[in-house]
Amino acid sequence: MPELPEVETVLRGLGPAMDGASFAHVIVRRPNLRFPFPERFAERLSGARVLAMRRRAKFITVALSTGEVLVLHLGMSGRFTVDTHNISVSPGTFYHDTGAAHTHDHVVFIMSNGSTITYNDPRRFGFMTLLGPGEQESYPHFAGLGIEPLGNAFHAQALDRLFSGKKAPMKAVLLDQRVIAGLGNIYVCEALHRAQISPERAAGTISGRGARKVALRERLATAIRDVLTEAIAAGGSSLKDYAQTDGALGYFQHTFRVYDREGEPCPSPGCDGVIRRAVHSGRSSWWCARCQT
DNA sequence: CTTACACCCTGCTCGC
DNA sequence: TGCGAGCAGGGTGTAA
Repeated sequence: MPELPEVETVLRGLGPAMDGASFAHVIVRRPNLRFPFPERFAERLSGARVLAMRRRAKFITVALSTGEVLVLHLGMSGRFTVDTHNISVSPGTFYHDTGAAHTHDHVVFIMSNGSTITYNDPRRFGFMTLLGPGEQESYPHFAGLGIEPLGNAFHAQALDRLFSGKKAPMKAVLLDQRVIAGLGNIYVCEALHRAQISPERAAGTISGRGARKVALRERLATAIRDVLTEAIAAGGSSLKDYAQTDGALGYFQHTFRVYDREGEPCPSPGCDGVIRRAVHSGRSSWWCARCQT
């Protein structure tokens, strides 16, 4: 799930249930996810009203009436399930009465509007925390974040500066959250294929002057923006499904051109290459060595 | 400054 | 049918 488009989709899915509502009851079923929950996590949330919800890279931030900010990260396997069908059920009893708890349901938010929001995370690489006023700037997870790939400042010229002098391969640089914040393994593979750039190519080689380099940067910037935008659009269309009890996502994988497609023919028009797989920076890459150079 | 790798944790798939 | 190996969309910390 959780690369930028999935986080954006989750944010939009949570909005109707959370935004403007208060936390009526918070159930925390274990002391930690990836990191320990902050002190008195449930108590500090209880009664707080949600003023605004935003995405930053792969984080969701929830501004609260208490002045604190709830920070959510889904890690590898985190997911939220929203149930809005229980408005008449009194908070606090619903969850236990249904007996619907799944094995890795670690946190449950019961909102004042009757929505029940359940966080499930088998691998527990996700985390939640609360930041006080002014703590966002110094929060270590936010401090080093790179440029937002869907922001106005993201364009070919920005890539010129970001890649300048970098000897590391494109794959590693694009995955580095300190350079561009929000890309993950899937969309890096997909964007590189669309831009016909090899994941093994040194990032610095598309920086600098020259019509060819400028064209490559523009292709890559466009590819990144397009693949994220299309994925969000596809996720948005599945929001109705997402909001239902079994929040199975899985909308965009049918449109992957290379991800997890080892051995299949390259989908680029006119290319007769075959998708291959190799491990780069500890993560699998899929690409066409014929048209991606 | 790199880059590589182990690690966090559980579940699923695949080959034997 | 069972069982171990390998792999998974995240990020961090360490060592070289």
